[in-house]
Amino acid sequence: VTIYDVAVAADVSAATVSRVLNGTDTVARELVERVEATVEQLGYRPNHAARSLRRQVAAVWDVIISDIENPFFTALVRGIEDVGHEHGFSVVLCNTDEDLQKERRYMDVALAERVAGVIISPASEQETDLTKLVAQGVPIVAVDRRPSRAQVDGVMVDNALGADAATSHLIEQGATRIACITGPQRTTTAAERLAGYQAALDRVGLAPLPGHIRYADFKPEGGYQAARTLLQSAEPPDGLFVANSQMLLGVLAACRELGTSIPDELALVGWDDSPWATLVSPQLTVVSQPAYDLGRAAGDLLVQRSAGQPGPVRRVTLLPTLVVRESSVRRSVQPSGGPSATAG
Amino acid sequence: VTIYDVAVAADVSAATVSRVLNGTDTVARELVERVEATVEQLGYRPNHAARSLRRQVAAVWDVIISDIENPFFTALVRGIEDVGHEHGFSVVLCNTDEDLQKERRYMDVALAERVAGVIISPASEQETDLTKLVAQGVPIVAVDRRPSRAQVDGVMVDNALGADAATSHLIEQGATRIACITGPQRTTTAAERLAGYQAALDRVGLAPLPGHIRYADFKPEGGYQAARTLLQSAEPPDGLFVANSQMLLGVLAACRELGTSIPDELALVGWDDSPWATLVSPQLTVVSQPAYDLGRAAGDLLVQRSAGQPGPVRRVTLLPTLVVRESSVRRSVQPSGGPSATAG
DNA sequence: TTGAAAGCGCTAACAG
DNA sequence: CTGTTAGCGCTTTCAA
Repeated sequence: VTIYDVAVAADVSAATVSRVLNGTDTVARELVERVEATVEQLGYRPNHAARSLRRQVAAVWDVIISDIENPFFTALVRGIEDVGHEHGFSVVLCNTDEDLQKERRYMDVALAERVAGVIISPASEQETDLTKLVAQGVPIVAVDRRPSRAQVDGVMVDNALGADAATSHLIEQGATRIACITGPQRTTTAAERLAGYQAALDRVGLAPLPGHIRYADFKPEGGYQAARTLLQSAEPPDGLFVANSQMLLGVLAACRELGTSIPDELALVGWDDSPWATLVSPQLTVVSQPAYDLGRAAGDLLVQRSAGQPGPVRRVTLLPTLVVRESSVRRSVQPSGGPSATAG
Repeated sequence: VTIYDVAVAADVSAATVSRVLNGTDTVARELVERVEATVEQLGYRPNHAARSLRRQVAAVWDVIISDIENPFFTALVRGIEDVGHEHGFSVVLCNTDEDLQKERRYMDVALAERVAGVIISPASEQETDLTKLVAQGVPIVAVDRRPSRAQVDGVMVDNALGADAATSHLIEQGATRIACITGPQRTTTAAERLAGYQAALDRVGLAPLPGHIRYADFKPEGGYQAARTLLQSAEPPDGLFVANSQMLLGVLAACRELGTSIPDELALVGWDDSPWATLVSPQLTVVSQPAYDLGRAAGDLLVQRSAGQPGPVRRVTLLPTLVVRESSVRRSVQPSGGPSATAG
């Protein structure tokens, strides 16, 4: 059933049906009603392929993220989806696994599909190249991570602030040898969280010990390896800030294996809250990000750009929150130097 | 840059370019090379909208699931995506939140988009109506849950087997008042897991106490409420099988609140393994599902149907595994297997 | 305000 | 084996 079937049945032209459907132009009230009734009656659904071909743009947003298994990103995507659906866009999820080549391929697909917009969390600040997309006039919003090679709208969290709060909190708890496990250097989130950590140490005249800053891969295995190395070094930390929730999984596994007692032997602050953060013992202190709202904000920006709204590049920043629980709070004021019993 | 630009530059017809691009028909080796070189040089990308319009079908699969926040489904989707991408399909994720109306809307969209196939985990065995899709000849694969109103290909897990293994294990551990928290009655997974639980009890002449079977909503809050009710009843269970990982989160929260000691006071088996299952204390005994492989299997079926392969309705069944850890093992009783044993 | 007609980019039927 | 041609369903000039 095509637009012509509707036109014939309603005794108008296809052009008129199109106008009614799109709310463009003015159509006599009577015809509007007739067309709408006919559409309803015939169960007519516009053919999106034909529409996209004619309009030269598909009612689709591509969302390019690096890790679909990270609950932060799924919450983010839900925020984007909710806004997108409210405005008639389909949302296509593209998962890159932090792989620059996959990311490039998805950007090519976005180009071929003539999508109405792209929301991307770049796999790399320097290497992710948005210029082709920009050149084609595709509206783009960066989310979570900043790209450096193109000026585009963005929605970010104040990572430095969150990391600073986390680290300051560890300092207040009496930790003096505070380590940091951050993500790949090529991402802005890893860099900014590291910077916040360093700023907090600087402020009180502390400095990281050699080897106490570790760059891992934002994945559990990376966190696991980094934690093992740290804990088995000559000068193990008594405080640890882990800048990503996936890596935190690995860190906790390592602590369990090595019998490191938290928080007495190692005060711990993670990143991103999880439903199970209160189910482990000790309950986890984390920096919580407003993931869903981040997604909604990105969607809002993209809606405006898709509608052709011009104007300078905009950047929205949301604030993270430190949620203090047990993993960072010393039960006694004295830092424990002695050996510990098995982890509990 | 269109197919005609390529044709002109390569000094052939657009039809020949199309043939080379699609690998259909035979084209002289020389022309193939010339066309491919030109495509490369011009950076030509086929317009998918035009292709979809012409072919009357988009190279897209819709995946309709009920809970994107459940890691089981994200793993499942990754399996589907991997297969889909290998065969040139985009995968669009549609999240219904167990809402039949949303589900119906997504099915309408799938129809309007003329997608090449749909993979669905029906929100309801009875009410989810696939007949419109079937009537239009859209290839469909049901995954995880069975629909009753249409005969379509499907990939499922043997839920009864997994639930039976879980329950039998609880019985072996000496539990005699074993309760079950399952999902909405309208889903086949909830029904089958309940049936497996009952079969295991029957076999040894046990029966659930009144109120010891609870239907919740596959969400944390539902698990929380159900667990509170059970634990505060006159005859609290000494064993509990929770048929979904989201609900397990709520159950664990309730146990923590009420000070229920696991496994001594309550032996516990959950459903679906998680990265944090070994990080909580006690470590969780669960029935583990091959989520990623389930997705791949569904993708494989859909590839064949998309290619027009006829034949009878097929159903693939994969087996779950009981992973025995601490939450179910009475400290006074020896576990019957190793740290992990296969169900059945 | 409405209709007629052209054309978006591609593929497939049909000639040659 | 290759080219010509028509048309997928829709929107949008341009005329009336």
